[in-house]
Amino acid sequence: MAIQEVLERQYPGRRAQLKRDILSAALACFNDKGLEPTTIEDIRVRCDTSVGNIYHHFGNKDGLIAALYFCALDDQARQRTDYVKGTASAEARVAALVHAYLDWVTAEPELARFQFQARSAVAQGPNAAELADRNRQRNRQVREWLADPEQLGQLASVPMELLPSLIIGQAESYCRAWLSGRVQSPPDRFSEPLARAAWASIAACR
Amino acid sequence: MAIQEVLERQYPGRRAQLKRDILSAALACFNDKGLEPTTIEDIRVRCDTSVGNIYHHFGNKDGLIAALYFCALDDQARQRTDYVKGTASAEARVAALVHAYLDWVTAEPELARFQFQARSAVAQGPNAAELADRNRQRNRQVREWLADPEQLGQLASVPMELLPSLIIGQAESYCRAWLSGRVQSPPDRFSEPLARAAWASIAACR
Amino acid sequence: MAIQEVLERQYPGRRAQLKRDILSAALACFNDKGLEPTTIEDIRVRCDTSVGNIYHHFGNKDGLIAALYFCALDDQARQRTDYVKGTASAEARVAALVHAYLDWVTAEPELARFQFQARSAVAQGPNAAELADRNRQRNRQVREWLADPEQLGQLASVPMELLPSLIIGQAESYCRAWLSGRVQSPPDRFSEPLARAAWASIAACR
Amino acid sequence: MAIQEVLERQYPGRRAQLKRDILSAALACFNDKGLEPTTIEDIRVRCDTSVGNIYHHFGNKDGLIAALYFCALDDQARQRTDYVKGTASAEARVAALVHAYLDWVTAEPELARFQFQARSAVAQGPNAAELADRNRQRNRQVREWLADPEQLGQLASVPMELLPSLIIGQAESYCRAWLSGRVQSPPDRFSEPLARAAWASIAACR
DNA sequence: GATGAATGAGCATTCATTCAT
DNA sequence: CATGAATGAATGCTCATTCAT
Repeated sequence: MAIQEVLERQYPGRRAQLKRDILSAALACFNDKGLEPTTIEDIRVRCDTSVGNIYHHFGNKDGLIAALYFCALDDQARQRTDYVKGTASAEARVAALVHAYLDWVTAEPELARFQFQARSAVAQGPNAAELADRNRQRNRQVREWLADPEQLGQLASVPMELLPSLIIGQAESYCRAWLSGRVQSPPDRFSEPLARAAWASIAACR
Repeated sequence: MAIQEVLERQYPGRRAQLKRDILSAALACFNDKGLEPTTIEDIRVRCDTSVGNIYHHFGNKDGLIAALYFCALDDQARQRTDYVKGTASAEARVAALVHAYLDWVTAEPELARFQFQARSAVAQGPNAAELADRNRQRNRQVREWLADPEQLGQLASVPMELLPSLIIGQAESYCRAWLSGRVQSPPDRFSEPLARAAWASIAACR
Repeated sequence: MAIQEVLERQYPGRRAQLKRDILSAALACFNDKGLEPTTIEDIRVRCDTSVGNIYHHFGNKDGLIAALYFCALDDQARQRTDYVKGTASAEARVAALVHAYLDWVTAEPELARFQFQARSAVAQGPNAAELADRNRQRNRQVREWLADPEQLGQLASVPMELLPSLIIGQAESYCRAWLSGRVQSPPDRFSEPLARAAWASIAACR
Repeated sequence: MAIQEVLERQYPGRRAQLKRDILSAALACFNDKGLEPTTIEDIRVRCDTSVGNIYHHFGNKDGLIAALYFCALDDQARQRTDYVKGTASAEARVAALVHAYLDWVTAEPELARFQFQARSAVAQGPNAAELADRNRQRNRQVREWLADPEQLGQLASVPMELLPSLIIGQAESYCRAWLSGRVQSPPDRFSEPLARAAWASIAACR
């Protein structure tokens, strides 16, 4: 499974095998039953270890959720950076952002589904501060990417608050629909039209 | 408060006052603490009645959540229908859908916030069937509205699966950001650009 | 049992029967196994009710301990006040304090044993403030009783800090020994010599 | 700190440094949080060793508590014996007992505080037998010291059960008050009056 | 000897729901 | 109809102790 690879990137080495097993089991449970309804016992059964061990490695349930969430965030960021590299224009970068997003969700549907349902839990839980921090960093990074002097005119006319929603809103909406089974076609099938739509939306704002 | 009016439309009359009080208290609690963390006792304290009374009127916690959720759904549908009335072209209808959505969320932030967090709970709970039913009806309705023979060409080239996301994705994305405090400007402030972006997105798909 | 009477004085009426039953069972358990080792389940079994009911009536384990502790404190205070009434001299009052203490411990060994082991727990737990309050009141009361103008000379020469220990120290020491089985004779058997010793100690301090 | 010296007397040599560190850390934890609430992990953090090491040296938590308790007992006995040496009369010996007690508690408040709270735990735990044994020895010793033929008359009239409380009760009471912060003056400040009170109490018993 | 990952029984507490009054 | 005492299964979490490395 693709999750295994993500986890191995994040927690490499033989000694972290158990950590990866626990996270993998937790992800499956959270997606099956939801965050709150999943019990530590559910996870324990699925990865065949002891309750104490789970707590030994992740502190508590919130810690487990946060570890998984940041894991997804990191992997998504890695791929986004890859896609943006080598783009020259603002238009190409907007397209890269859309493509990166759609490809990642298509490749990691489990993590993506988890991310959607865990966002608010992490944002309110004890790891809220770290999440806010990472979000700030990501936003700064994205803003830098789009600050292209040549095409600044195009983007400058769009209100800063609105820009992220214009770029990623439709892609995210479709991904939600796909993950909840309301549509069948995998997100990356619509990469082209969604990237074009994003750029057209920006243009329409002028 | 705006919620009071929505509740009075849904549960009119003096005799339903207690019902409205309970729903109002429940909404506040759910938004404050989240769905699962809110206890019946929390709600009871907030509307100063007895546990038994809440169960008498709504059966159980899921019933309470469903009542509130369908209440939001109905009110949103009512406004959407109002906005679409009198529109002649597909473009005008797309704009009406976007405006209706943004205006409703701006007017009922509490209900909107609840709706976002309760969707998956209702979709999995004992009222899943009714929810699916209502969603089907809404989708059929929207499809009828957009089936304008004259402009069919424009829309026909857009994959059916993608259309809803193209129309409402960006608006929804911005509303989520507003409800979680990530942006300040109320959604209806961007009604114009978001409606234009939706139509431009459709055009870009051809 | 004597405890029943104490509890009926503190929680009178038929409707409080369950409350009394729970407290009575808790007292027995705490004395049998110690404070920490006693589980709510132990208590539940002993009074044949449900866990939830215990929490319904006392909030939590600390609440149960505090209720029992303050019950003992109140009963002891009541008897002390009775004994002091009608005494005319400081000497008679010192004797009354000693007699009251010894008679109470002899009559309520269970409560007394509990009191010794629960004191520090209550003093550190969430009811510390109320305990401090009650202790202040008791100290003020005792100081007033002993502020006899005629015999002030005798007591005035004793440092305030030392006085309580001089009066009650030996009696308390013997009661501890009795409650832990190190001696056999009931405390009230030594009321006379202990009262005389207390007064002699004060005299020896001049 | 004074505890270090006591521990070096009890566990001398360089090789026992770790043992002393563990005991020192344990004492601090037990006094900070109480016996039961203190975890092996708390102690481990404070002396920066491993869990396994603590178990290697003391067997288990009870062993740790017992080691600390007997350490206090031994040190107290040593000082008591010192003080009694060279006394000729029963009165002088009673005074020596009182002085020894007050001086030791004043010098070792940490150990004394621990001793008060650990007594019942040790008396009920797996080291109960050894504790009973040591208590018996101490009592026999004290009885021998006080069996002064010349002044036997004075003491003989006091019931054997009552004697220890008469001698040490007030001192102990004051020490408890000091250790729990209810009074400020260090116990040894009242050595003279408390020794006189003890002897006067005995005299008052005739 | 030293380490700390692993174990798992056990506990306080919560909370949706019922039902006698 | 309304009330709130009573129920008890279920859960997150702790912690003394063991043992492979």
